[in-house]
Amino acid sequence: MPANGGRIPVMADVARIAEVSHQTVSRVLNAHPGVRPETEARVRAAVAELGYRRNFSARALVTRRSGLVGVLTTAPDHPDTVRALVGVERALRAAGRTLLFAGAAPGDLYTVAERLLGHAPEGCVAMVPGQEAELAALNGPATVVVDGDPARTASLGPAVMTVGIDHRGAADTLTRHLLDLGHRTVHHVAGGTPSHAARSEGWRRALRAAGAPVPEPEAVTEPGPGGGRAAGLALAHRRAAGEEVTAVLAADDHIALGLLQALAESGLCVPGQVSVAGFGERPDSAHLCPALTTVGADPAELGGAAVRLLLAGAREQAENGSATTEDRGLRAGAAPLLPTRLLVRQSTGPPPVRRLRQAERPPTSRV
Amino acid sequence: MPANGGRIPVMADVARIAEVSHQTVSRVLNAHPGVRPETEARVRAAVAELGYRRNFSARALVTRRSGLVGVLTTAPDHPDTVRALVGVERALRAAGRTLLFAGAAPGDLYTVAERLLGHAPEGCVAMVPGQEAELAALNGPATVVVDGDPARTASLGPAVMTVGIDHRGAADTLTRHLLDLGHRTVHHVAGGTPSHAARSEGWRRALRAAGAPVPEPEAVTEPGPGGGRAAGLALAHRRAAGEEVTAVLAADDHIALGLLQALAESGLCVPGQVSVAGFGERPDSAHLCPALTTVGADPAELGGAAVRLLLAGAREQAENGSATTEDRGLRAGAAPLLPTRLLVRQSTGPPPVRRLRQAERPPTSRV
DNA sequence: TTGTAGGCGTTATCAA
DNA sequence: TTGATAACGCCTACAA
Repeated sequence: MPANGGRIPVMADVARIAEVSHQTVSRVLNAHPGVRPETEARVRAAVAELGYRRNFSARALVTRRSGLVGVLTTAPDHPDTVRALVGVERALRAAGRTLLFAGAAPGDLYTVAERLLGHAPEGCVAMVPGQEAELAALNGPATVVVDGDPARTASLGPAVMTVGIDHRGAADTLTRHLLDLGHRTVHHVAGGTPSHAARSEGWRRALRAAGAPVPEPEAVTEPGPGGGRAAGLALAHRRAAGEEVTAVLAADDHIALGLLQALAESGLCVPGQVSVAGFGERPDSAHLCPALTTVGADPAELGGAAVRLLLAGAREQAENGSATTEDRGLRAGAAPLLPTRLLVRQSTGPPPVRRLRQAERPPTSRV
Repeated sequence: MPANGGRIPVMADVARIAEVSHQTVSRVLNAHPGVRPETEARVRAAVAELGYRRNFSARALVTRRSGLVGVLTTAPDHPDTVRALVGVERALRAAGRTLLFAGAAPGDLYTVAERLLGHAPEGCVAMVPGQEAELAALNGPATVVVDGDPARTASLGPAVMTVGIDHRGAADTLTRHLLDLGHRTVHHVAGGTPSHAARSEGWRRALRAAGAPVPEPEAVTEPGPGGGRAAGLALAHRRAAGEEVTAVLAADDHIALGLLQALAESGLCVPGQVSVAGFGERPDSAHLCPALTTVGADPAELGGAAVRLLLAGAREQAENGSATTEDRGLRAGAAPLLPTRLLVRQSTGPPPVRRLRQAERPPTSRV
């Protein structure tokens, strides 16, 4: 046991043992050129002997780079947030950065953000649905909003960027798919988040474009399967009351799960009597019975894209020299939309043969 | 815009504007007593004007407390890990600490851990199934293993502690529950993790204690529902071949999901013909059709418990004065086992009426 | 009640 | 090829 007094070893301890100056230790550890191999070997031996580890705080103080990237969210429990976080972590690991994770209640965003920013992250990834505008006031480093509304984040200045999913287009695609199967219209269970709203918009747009009637959507009162179940029971009621409910588009897969449950409880067969579709953020929707038809993109990929955007900004900054803009850490680049995938599975199919008693519309043949 | 040259403001800038020394600024920010209210007001105004934020790196350098707690995991994608992480984050937020999150491939544990430890976390939470022993060699701060094997972590020294779940007891409870329903025995789909192994052990123990036959377990080849489905198909085969399969205990809810799928595909009714039970780490097992009977504890609670253990150690350390042990940051306290809950739902029920042709065992009445 | 001096552990700069 | 010295931004101790 080396006699350095039980303290955590510092560079000077290594230097003493290797019989060099602490400066040479620094050179070795940072792979600076011009250190005699023999000297380097002595230093490395001393490092190993002491179990020495550089102190990033001290290093950050002088280099002005913390090696940290912050993730800030007001929805730390949300499954999508968590999955995006996993993607962020993976990308950061590959880039040799470390992730700082801070969750906040919507009202505490400022306080929590201040705490996060105190650690001087070089960039941030934000998942703060509906509070994107507050990011600009934070005076933090370059920030990428995951799944924010590009139109709204654009006005927040060059330090705030967005990676997003084309929810509207995805909902449009899926709704059209159901119409193409022969459904006269598609019902909808709407959710409470901004992305959900965009999906609802796509659904409405597709119906209008096809000239299909736009049924009153059911709104969930609670996120997750519970809300979906309640909405599903309501839809079953409407169906029992004579409304032609043959296809339902849920705002997300969690809602769809509750929907499936409610329909089963109501004795309705999926997809025999009612088709159900969701939004693909649930990894195991393929394993539900029936397997869920879904459209969407993996939030983890979104998270990865956010990090790449941040790091691309960093690289550019390193090339140009950072003098051009304020010294705010990484700078973000362009804002792509992640492509979505349509996964048609057993929960959707053609509508049941027409024996519906609604006479308003003659049973014209559909494509 | 204050003329401090576009730099990020530092304490000296605040001091200049407030016309005090930087020391007084520090006093205000740390709520030290003995600052005239008027002076404090001037300082706060200057802080606000400049948007000044303390630099935690510099602070950590002198106080030797980073305000960080690290989470280190070799299973960053695992749903349980992620849910525990959420619990850790919540507890840390309440404690005013910030979370550092690092994932690693099992082979990269050392490298990633070094990176994490370089940021000088005051404590760590580890989710490194099967690699707990490597933690001791890391020479890090006090570390709490989430869901580790207490017997094995005990030998890792006082710096490594465990918060766990009594998997064995939980499996025992659930197996006994199925036997009590009248099942002659309970089949089992085993998983690949250490916790899964403990569950398998509890299952076996309960069967032996009841004098029930112990059928060959099915082992999953892949984690998640996919593996469960394959195992389920295999069990359906065994049943078709004449084996009395009336109840199945899955190593976790994800496996159970695949199991339900496979049984449905095989035309077997749950719970009419086969009862299925899982381990309750899946938040929405209540919303499956049929709703899944489950036993377990919320990983998020485990994560919270880990943090409390860490912080309790810190408090104790603060009271005793930290001179007693090596200066390794927080110290961990005792190691509790989280209680589990048995949630009986529709996926389990009594076995079908005996019309099975196996004659070896006379149909004795069971409790 | 406030200010000055010194040091935390590292990297950058310049001199040898 | 190596070493001395000066920051980096902050806090503690002591002096005024």
